[in-house]
Amino acid sequence: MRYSNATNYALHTMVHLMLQPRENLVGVQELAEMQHLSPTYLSKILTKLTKAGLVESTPGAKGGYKISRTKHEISFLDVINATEGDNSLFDCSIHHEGCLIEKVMWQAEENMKSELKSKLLIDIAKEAESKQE
Amino acid sequence: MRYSNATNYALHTMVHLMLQPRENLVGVQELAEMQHLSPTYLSKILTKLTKAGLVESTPGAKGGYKISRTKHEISFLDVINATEGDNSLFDCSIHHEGCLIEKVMWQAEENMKSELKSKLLIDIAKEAESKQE
DNA sequence: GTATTAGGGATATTAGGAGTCTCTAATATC
DNA sequence: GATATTAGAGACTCCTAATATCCCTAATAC
Repeated sequence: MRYSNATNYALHTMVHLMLQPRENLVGVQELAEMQHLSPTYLSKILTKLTKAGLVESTPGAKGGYKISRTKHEISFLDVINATEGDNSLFDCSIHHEGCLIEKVMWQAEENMKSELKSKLLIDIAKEAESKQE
Repeated sequence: MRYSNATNYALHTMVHLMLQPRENLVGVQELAEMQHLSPTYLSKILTKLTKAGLVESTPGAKGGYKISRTKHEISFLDVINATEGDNSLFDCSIHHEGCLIEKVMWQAEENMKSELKSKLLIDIAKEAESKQE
C-alpha cells in the first residue's frame, strides 16, 4: 500500500504555487519542468486539484494556475483526497455488519486523516521559504 | 491507496485461530471455507504469517496452523507488516534531502502504525467471543 | 506404504496506476 | 476577427503489482 505518485506531485506543486506572488499565474509547463514531468501528465493532476477547488485555472494565452482565493487553509488531507479519492483504506472482506477488525482499522485511519487535516500547506511553504534564505 | 485483500484475509484468519482451544491445529481447508477462499491462495498468505512468526505450521496428516506459542501479544501492525511489507507509504518524488512534505507524511504514518501496534488481536477475539454468547 | 497437509515455484489473469497523444475550448494579444 | 497560447477531456498504451491457480515436493500421522 502506497500513496500514488500523483499525490506526491500534487503536494509539491501546491507548495510551489503557494510560494508565488498573489494572483500570479503559473503555467503547467513551468510546473512540470520543475519536477521533471511531462506537461500533459501533470495537467491531469492539476485538473483534479482544480475540480477539488484547491487551485483556480485560467485557460488561454498567459493562462495558468494559482492557489484558490476562496478556499483558505488548504491541508495535506485536502490534496490527498483530491488525488487519491476518499475511499477507506480497509473494508471487511466478509460483509458482516459491525466487524470488529474493520472498526479498529477505521479508527486508525481516522486518526491519520485527522492529523493530515491539521497540517496546512502554507506552513510548509513558509518553512521552505525561510530555509532557502 | 488500499490495504490488500491479503491483509484482510490474514486478520480474519488470525482472529479465528485465536478462538481455538490451545494447541489445536486448524487446516487451511477449514480456514478457507470460512472465508470463501480457495485453499491454495490462503495457503500463500498463511506462509507469510508463518515466516513472520505469528503462527506455527505442522505439515502432514492432521497438520495445520495454530497461533505462535513464542510470540504473545500479536498486534494488528504485526499482521499488516507480514502481508504488506514494511515499506513507507510515501517517499518524496524529488529526492531532495529533508523534504518537509515527506516529513509530515512520515509523522502521520508513524502515528497510525503506533495505534495499530497497540491494538491486540486477542482483544478482538475475546470481544467477538463474548458477543456470540 | 499411504493418505494427508504445508511449502515452494511457475504461471496465468486482472486491475489500476502511470504516462502519452490528440482534439477541443477558452483567453490574450495584435 | 485572426492567431498564438494554454487548460481540459477522452481515448489509448504500457507497466507493475495484486490476485489466483496448478503442480510438484517435503513432512507427518496412521
